[in-house]
Amino acid sequence: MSATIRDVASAAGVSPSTVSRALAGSELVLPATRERVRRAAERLGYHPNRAARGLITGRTNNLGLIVPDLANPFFPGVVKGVQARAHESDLAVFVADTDENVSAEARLARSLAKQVDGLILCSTRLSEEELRSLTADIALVLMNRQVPGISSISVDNAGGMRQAVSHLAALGHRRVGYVAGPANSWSSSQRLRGLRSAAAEANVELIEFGNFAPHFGSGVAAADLALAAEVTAVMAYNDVVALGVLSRLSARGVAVPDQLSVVGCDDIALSAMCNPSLTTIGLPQEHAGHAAVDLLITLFDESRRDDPIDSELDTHLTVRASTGPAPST
Amino acid sequence: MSATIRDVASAAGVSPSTVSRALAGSELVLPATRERVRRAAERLGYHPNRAARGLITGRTNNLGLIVPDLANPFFPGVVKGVQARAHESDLAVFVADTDENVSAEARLARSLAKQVDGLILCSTRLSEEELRSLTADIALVLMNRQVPGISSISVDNAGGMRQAVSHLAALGHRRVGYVAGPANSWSSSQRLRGLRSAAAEANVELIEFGNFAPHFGSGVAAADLALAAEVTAVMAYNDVVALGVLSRLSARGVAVPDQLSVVGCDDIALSAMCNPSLTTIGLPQEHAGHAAVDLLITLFDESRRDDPIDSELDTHLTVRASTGPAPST
DNA sequence: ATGAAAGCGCTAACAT
DNA sequence: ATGTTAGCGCTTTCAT
Repeated sequence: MSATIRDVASAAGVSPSTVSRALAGSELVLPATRERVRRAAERLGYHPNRAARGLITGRTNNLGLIVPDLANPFFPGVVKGVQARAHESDLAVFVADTDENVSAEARLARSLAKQVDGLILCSTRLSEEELRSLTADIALVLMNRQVPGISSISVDNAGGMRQAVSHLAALGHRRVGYVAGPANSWSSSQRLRGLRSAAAEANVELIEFGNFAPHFGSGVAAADLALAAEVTAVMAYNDVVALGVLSRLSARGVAVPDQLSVVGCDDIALSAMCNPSLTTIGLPQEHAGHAAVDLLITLFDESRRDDPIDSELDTHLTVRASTGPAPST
Repeated sequence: MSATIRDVASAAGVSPSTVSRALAGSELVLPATRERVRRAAERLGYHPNRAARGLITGRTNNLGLIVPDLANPFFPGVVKGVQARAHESDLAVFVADTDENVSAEARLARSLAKQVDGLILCSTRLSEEELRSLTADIALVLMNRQVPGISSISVDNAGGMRQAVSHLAALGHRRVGYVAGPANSWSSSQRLRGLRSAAAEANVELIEFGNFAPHFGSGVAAADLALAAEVTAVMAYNDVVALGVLSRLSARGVAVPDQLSVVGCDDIALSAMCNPSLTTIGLPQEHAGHAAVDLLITLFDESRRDDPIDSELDTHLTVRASTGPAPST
């Protein structure tokens, strides 16, 4: 149906190899010939069959992106970033959502690995073993996770936590609750570590709740715990959870931030849109996506895979309406 | 690097074609042989190269999904649905986000068309002409858009509008504002039509604002218009816009729903999470995704493409905290 | 500077 | 029931 390289060749009166060279911009072809070929290709609406090319070059020009849950607005942000950058490099992107299911993730990763040049795994929960076995087969970039020997893009979780704690401390909060994320999540444990040390330094008492799944309902449940624990501020593993906290507090008639301050993490677009708007630790979602693609592209050069790069992006606290001075008791 | 069919063939002591047949589950191969082949394949970790297979079968087992903006939570819902169903049928999904940009959409559609068996275009703004030229090349399913001759999945926009208007009328609202979506959007015009006829029937006066881009900021701006127009309820083109309305009303100290009721459309997860929660017309996002994949799969059978199917899904009003009785004047 | 030939990994006739 | 052959569309030696 679609025109093949041979059609173009005969239309231009040259051989298929010349067409291939001309279209690849090879110097070895006469400018006049190249132009003739280009025009023939144009006229026939010819576009090389990527699968056929991949068969011989060993490159698909596709990349895979696996995320835990597109329903958490953090991930669409990443997807947008990955995509935008990938398309610039003429790479198409397979996207897969694991529904937070580890075995689904393993299956998807294995199956995608066969049809892409590289894979970006977002907040993966796969075991280090599995990850290492994947790297043997394919270029791999981890996002929000670090594993020795595998390249990654992560964010400065600890720094973000530190900023949030300083903010709360400055507002006079001395007793702060934390709604922890999933126990087996790398970012969750990173955040917890950063938080503990920041709290200790700032002389803030930290009350931990959880672990919780990274869902709205978790925040709803955690809000009651926070209230019972008589903290003056609550930090949550992520914005979706923080939104749950906010919702429950409102339902229970607790004024935010007058009675209780709330801090989220991720800075999803929604944080600015809800009421009260949410103070949150901003992670550069799209930028992280860009960075992941850039990193992946360097890994296409197999020789560079031996020396993994772990790159860490900055986080910034964005203060909004959900935090205020600690209530005087 | 990866094992090929020949490796399996020699390991199992048969020819490549037998391996191909055995793995395809052909009846023409001795059960014993099949088992031997299966085990050899297993042992070598063999998985057929899909690109090579596609080259000969003419099927890629990939499908493409193009959405306007993943930052609008409606679309991730669709993506999840599409993906889930596609994976069941062993199809991988390319996802592309056009950033609401028509020329980007055309480019992406053309470029994806070459590496997939079918394309799902979500809320596309492409011209009918372009769409028809695409259908010539590839199986196409439209979502939230109907074009004669092309299969589509859409929702009962008019029915949803009718439910919302009845709801408001029952609450005593007689003067209702509508924040219209983009002028060139099919669903926007559908919703407007449905709304007008429902309002007329229910004897509700309709004040139209817009057109507006489907963004949060549009709602912010429209809220002021609604206030100036002295309506008692505002309906918005979609939830993201409605959230903007809510936000601005809160900033201006207008109580929802006591002074003004607000209704959105889409039922994105956020609608239930914000404060006050949003009454909205629910569209079945994931279900629509499933339906689109199912429809696309029937179109893989080329003979069925002559007789396009337009399937319409139901919508349901979900009443939440943002609507209440009309204030007595 | 260009063409001819080989081959990527696979499946589908066509043998046997 | 299995093997042999050819060829999908392309790139890449190797010739010339």
